Amino acid sequence: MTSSIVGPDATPAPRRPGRPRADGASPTGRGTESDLLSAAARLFCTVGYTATSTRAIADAAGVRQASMYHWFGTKSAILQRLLLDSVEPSLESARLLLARPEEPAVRLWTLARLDVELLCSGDLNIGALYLLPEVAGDGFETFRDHREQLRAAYGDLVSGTLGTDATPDDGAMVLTFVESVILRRRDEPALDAARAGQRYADLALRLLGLDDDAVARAREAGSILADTVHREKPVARQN
Amino acid sequence: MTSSIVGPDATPAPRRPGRPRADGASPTGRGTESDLLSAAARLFCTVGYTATSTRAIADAAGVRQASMYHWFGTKSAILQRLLLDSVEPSLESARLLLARPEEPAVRLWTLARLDVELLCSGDLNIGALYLLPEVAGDGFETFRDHREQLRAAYGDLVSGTLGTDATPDDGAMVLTFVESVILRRRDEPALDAARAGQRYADLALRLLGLDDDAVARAREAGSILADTVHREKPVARQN
DNA sequence: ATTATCTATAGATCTATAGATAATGC
DNA sequence: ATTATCTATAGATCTATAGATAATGC
Repeated sequence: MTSSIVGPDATPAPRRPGRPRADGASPTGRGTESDLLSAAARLFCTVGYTATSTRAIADAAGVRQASMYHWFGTKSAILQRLLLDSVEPSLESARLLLARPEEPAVRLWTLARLDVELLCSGDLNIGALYLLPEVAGDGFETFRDHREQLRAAYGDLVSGTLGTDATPDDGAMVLTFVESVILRRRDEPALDAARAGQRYADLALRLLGLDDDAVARAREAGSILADTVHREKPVARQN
Repeated sequence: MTSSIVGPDATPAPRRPGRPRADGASPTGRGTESDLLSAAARLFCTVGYTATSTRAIADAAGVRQASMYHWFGTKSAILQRLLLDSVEPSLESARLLLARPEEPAVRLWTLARLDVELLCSGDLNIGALYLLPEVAGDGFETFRDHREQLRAAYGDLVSGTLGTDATPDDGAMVLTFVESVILRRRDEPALDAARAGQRYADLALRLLGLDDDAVARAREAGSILADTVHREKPVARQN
């Protein structure tokens, strides 16, 4: 059993019961905290943060408005949690890949593919949370810091790939390109995750000026590496 | 004089005076409607639409909250106006370019360059308005329709460039890439417009698989074409 | 006893409207 | 008379807190 290593949130501790919900128990059976996170994620992604009231979140989660505050101290705390849960898997992939011995181009291809797959997976365009203007404000410093670490990882791999030809902001350029799949998915909700992952990873290297042969070689080795990374990581939770 | 052709908004008709502002006349001298649009644009781009109150807009414009309603029927009407004013120049470039005789690759390069320059010009990241979740909702159908026309123009030029190799959503892919400069500019506010325009136009063609020679040729002819288009268009207003 | 929920509400907004007022134009 | 502003406010929110209540655990 590895669950004790993963942290207190990984296994939703068996909760003691309390007063029953007025509208009946959670249909999902995953508990109220999870119901609130799911409801908030869907609403924040579609109508936005400020435009989503705590009442709307609670209604969608099947509890009364005030019950939300048993689980989260503020509305902001919910978005903070969603943002961190969302960026964490990318950051973990990046850390694993930075420590690997493969060529930088191969690892960069792999990181781009894994990130795009994550951004395209699930029924929600969860990356849309990154685009909310409120995230630039107070309370989201930790998320912004983690995303900066992700940018730095892209920068390292780009530098390794291009050597002295790399400009200081090529890393940010590639990360922005990867994240542009969020915009793409907004217009095209049925985007296929695996397909998009391959395609964007290819295009990311092409953007950096690698020729088609070099891209093909990175794709070949990267496809294997992606599977390796998948196996080394604990499975991500779904909100 | 061409101003009568351009429409009622182009020359801000000399307005009759009314009761003076409590906090003194507009320091900009461009009139209250313009002051409101500028203030709203800045706030919507930074803190978001719902998070910006009508009071905040009015305060920033130097008038009382209720005075806003003399110029705009609703808060939504302000964002509608900003969105249309922002997409119109791109759409006009697209229409001009679709009617030109140059090679599709050259015209596509030019359209991408002009759009990126527009998105990078001015002191505001005005494209951030496109990313607001509220824009997907009611009241912004006209803007979404115009943006769809822009996407179709990209689609036409991409089809012309790639011929039968083009897939149906390559146009959307290129437009998304162009618009990703909005995300880039968010992290890097000092982005140089002319530089970014050239760079993104080059990269857009590279994304489509054109080799470096073909890109260089498109850039050469496109740079001239961009100047031609600039001369054929009336100068855009600044909010 | 502990927990998770509930009801009720305070206090602070927020959007939009009604109607008064202070300028200039005619 | 016309216009652009102002003051005042209605009515609808919205977030968060206080404190009651309905379950199970011990």
